[in-house]
Amino acid sequence: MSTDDQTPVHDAEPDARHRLLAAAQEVFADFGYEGASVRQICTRAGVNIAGVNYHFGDKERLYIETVKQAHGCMAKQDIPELPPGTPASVRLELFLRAIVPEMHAPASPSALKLVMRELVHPGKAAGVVVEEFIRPMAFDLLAIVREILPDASEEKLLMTGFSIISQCLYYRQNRPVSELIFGKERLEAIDSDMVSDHIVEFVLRALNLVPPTRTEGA
Amino acid sequence: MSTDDQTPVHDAEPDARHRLLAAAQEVFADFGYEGASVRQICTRAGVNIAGVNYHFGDKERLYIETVKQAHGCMAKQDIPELPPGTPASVRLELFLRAIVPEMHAPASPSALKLVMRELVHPGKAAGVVVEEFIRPMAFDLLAIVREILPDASEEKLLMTGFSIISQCLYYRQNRPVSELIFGKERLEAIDSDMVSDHIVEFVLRALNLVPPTRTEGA
DNA sequence: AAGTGATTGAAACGACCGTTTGGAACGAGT
DNA sequence: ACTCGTTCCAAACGGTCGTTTCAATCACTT
Repeated sequence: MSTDDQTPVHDAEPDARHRLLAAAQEVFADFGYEGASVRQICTRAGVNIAGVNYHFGDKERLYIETVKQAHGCMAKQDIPELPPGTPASVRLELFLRAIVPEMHAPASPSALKLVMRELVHPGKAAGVVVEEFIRPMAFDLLAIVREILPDASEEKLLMTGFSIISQCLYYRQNRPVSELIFGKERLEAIDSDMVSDHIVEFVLRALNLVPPTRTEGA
Repeated sequence: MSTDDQTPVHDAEPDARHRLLAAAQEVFADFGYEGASVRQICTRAGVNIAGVNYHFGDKERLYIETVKQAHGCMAKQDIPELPPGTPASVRLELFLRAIVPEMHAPASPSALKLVMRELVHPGKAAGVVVEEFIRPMAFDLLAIVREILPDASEEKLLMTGFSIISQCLYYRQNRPVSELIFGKERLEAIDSDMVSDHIVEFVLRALNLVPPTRTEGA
């Protein structure tokens, strides 16, 4: 831990600890905590079984560290700074255009898959992820909505936020069943930009905000 | 994690097979296929371990039968028949007012939980559920949307359907994380009717259909 | 009462699970 | 040379898993 600086790393053979985390991220994302076995993770990482005990203690702490690393590497992309007078509708659009592509075509699919799994069925690692990653984003969105609907009740604000964020989450959480219903090729015809444009338009219209003169027919 | 509460199903005393299905529905819904053990299911059902082999063959076929029964008992509630000339906006509102309460306060929570689990991470039983239950509902919704947006492209129709159904699914799929973010009591202040009203208004406005309720400009 | 097929019971099976052990290999400091 | 701390490995540990066995029991016909 003390001399972790600037030592040239061999790209082909990273630290066994990092290989374990990378393998665990994929296996936990694909099979869940119960469905994944430490032998499977160690085999994929090319590490002996005892390595998980040595580096992490046990399976549960390996899982927690894996989720933390996944959510940490995902929180990198953020919404750019905005001048203080920016209207709420613009901030909402930028919020959506930052979130939707990350949901539709994430930089690290297994990381997002793992974090989503943990959030839908919260376990020991959910608290940290919510505290550091989800809750700030949720209150950012609520602040924007509150500015758009200044007279709305607390419940109305929450439901409006849910209506907005749910459309973004859908493409991550329900892609498998969507492919089962409509087929893979019809889903792949929908790319990230189309989804962003659609959700921005859908949400801004629902909030009685004029979309940025992009409507073709009317 | 000691979750070995061995409370038998205190209904009357139905068939051992039905007790197994009922217990399996709860256990599979709570812990997933991998996390559930046949011993846990048999203990809760008050049935000997060998019963699952005798009545179903193995764990996997018990799981499939459980999912089938869960989705079958859920498909009961349906959208009422409508006269052929009913406008699409009315059919959309009725669709939403049928779906949303079942998501928000389902008749059998464990059945819905189990089916949702299987749909988010499709396994051997997902195909049947999609074929018999989800796909017809999806095409019903798409038909309504196509009538509202007759000139929209195939992709636009799909995305619009996703925007609508995602708001309904949110309250089932993301309730745990919502409670982690905002607290249980703030979520419980939102009842099923409020959610239905909100989603109907949000969706109809997004589709440029005037909602039947007045806006809060009072 | 005897027989018969369906159902249940207690116990055990082999396989895999997460975890642990004791020591081998390696490098750095004295 | 030696020690010492770190990292890795092969093997095995106890436990739980899903599954199976086989005898006991029940319901019902003859």
